Amino acid sequence: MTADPVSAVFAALADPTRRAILARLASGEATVNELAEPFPISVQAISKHLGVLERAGLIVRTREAQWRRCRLDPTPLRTLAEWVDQYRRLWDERYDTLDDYLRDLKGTSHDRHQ
Amino acid sequence: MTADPVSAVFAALADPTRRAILARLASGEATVNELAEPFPISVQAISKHLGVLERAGLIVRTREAQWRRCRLDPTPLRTLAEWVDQYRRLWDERYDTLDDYLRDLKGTSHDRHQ
DNA sequence: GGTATATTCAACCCATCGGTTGATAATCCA
DNA sequence: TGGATTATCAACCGATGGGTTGAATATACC
Repeated sequence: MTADPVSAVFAALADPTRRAILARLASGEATVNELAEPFPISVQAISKHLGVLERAGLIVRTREAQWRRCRLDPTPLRTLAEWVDQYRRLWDERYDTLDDYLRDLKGTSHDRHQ
Repeated sequence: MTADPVSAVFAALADPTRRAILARLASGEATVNELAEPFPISVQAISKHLGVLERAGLIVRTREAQWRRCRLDPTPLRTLAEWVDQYRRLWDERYDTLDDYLRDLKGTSHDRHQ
């Protein structure tokens, strides 16, 4: 129960199995068994991973007969991209000063800061 | 000892204290005591956090008399931004198809801000 | 040399995490 | 109805994580 959402998203992404699940879901929905198939661990373990991803808001699960279909929700990834972008000026040589960076952010059409 | 570097970076960023330390370091170098000052936890705990950040490659520490000066290294954040960008097409309504996305990526290289 | 300061090391505590196995619930199908 | 399939729940286990306190190390200053 990591309180804040940002921490929950980072923690969810800190596991390679969960990142692989997300990568799989990026190309379309899937059931729990389909997601578990490539991995050498139990379906229950995958089910737990899906719980973590769901609590982080990275996936949504819809029930459909005896299947639970999983779909990727990219919203937290968008938030993450914005978080990382705070530091872009530090590695992007195009920005010599913080002012330049902020001015550019403001002018950009991407409206990362609704 | 999370083996792969990506997991180490995500895990390092999953803690709010460590993210606050990074935010502080974004505005300039600092010593361990300076970094510890705003937090209600012991200096030893901060020292541990710095170890995690250092192993993730997010900071570098240089010794200087009895002080260890910490500096932020944005390289892993750059890697992270690229990782998240894999999923950009999923939330960015500008891209209707994967083809559009790939064509755009190819055309602009990494400079989305030109 | 002796003391104060800055930082890390070491041992410990408790909660959480990733995994297991076994049981349970829900749904389809013959 | 009853069996097969899909998925979760529950209890457990060993490892890791974030915190503590206390001791050790390294350096500057008097």
